[in-house]
Amino acid sequence: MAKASRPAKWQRDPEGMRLRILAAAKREFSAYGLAGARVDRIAEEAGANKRMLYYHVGNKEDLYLTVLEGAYEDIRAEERTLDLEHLDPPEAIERLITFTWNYFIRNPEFLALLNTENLERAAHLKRSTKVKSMHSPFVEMIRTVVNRGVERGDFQVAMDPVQLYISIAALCFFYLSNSATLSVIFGRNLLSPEAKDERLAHVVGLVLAALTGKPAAAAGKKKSAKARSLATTTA
Amino acid sequence: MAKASRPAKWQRDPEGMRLRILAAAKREFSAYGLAGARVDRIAEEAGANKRMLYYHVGNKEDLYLTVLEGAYEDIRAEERTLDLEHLDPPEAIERLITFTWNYFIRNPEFLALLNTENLERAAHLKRSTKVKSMHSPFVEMIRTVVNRGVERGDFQVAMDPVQLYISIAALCFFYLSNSATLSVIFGRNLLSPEAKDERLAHVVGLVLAALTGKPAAAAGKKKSAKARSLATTTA
DNA sequence: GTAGTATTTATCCAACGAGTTAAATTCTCG
DNA sequence: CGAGAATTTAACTCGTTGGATAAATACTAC
Repeated sequence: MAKASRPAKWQRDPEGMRLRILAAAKREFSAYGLAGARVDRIAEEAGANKRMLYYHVGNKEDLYLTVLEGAYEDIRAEERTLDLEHLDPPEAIERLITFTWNYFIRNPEFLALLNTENLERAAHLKRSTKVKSMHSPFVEMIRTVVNRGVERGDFQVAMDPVQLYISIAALCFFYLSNSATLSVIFGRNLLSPEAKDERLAHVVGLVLAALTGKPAAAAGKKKSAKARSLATTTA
Repeated sequence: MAKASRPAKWQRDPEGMRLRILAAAKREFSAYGLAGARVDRIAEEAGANKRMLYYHVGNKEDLYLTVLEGAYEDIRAEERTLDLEHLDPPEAIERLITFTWNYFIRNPEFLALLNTENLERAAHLKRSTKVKSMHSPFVEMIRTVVNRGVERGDFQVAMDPVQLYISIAALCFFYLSNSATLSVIFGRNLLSPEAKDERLAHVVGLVLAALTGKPAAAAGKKKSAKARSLATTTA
């Protein structure tokens, strides 16, 4: 691939180089974990020399932490574009779930990175001042949405926003992150488009039913192609 | 601490040796993942020579798969001791959730192993005929419980048992498996006894509210010491 | 252009880590 | 007891891997 033009042996591009290194590192770390990742492979994937990693980013651990911080930055950035305050509480929750679901689908590396970091007992994250200062806007969003929902009579109870946030993430994350083993256990492909649609509908139904007390679509009625076509638009 | 008696240099114990090796391997793989695990460390932890691993189990991958299969065997065995059919549907669901939650708390290695295997895209699990034949009894249990709940009017809708099973696992698994990173993000210890009690109450409340349509304890009222004291008893 | 700096390449290496070899020790059974 | 099998030990192999060194090449300012 590389740049086709110019007879010159190569061209300088510090910024591009750095970005390609981080992109390659992200792929590598999410595919193999921290211990399984290979510095040489990252260099090759980035179309760079191994020395460049150390020059532009640092050693393997620096590389890893930078990737991890970037992943959190990315999701936080997208989260901020979602303003749920304007919507009816039930719709806001549905939108939140759909966003979370689709974000995880669009960013499987994020799931893998989180799993890897949890295997490390968040040792690196704890040292990152950067990540600790990036608060998710969702907790406060959820708090106001839930409170409004209770006031308006949409919701039965004022669920703790942190618990709700974790639960929504859990219902999406676990299914997608563990789809490989679950697919073996249940003997069916949980990542087929139909299976994914069914899962999203189930999650939305489950959470909304718990909040509103009304059956909603908890049984898992097919939302068919609608949710899928929205996948790219959300965010 | 090894055997204190006998001046003899050592003593033979093939069965014990194999078990110690597998126990050490389980700790090692769940602590470091497949790539991060060190064969030498497993040997040392098992109070054995490295050669013994190859003699009694096989190479690193064999070791890993054996551990993984054992982990599935263990949980399936405990699952079978739980008969939910005799209970009222809502109680059966609560019991199922409490069991799942406590099993994950008592077996953090299981969570780590599953994460590791999913990072491997279930490559090893797919090759295991043993695991594929170990069906969880829960899916059928849930199906009958849910159906009975609907007939009796306890539940609003006949939720798909597989989705419900996955959701219950998700709500417990994600919280515990990701507690390290989540604790950093939220700036509080999610593994404190109070936090754990609160979480279990939330999960029970959420699922039962969705099924029954009644508020239950969805808001997360403290079950205090009761659930905790039951932790060892369950299963 | 040229001196100085930033960026990139080409090698090297010491440590590590999975797996092997061969010998030693203990057990079993006639 | 003694031969043969099972189990355990110690030492070694050999490819891999993170990281380092030093030289080369491109860019910038003058």
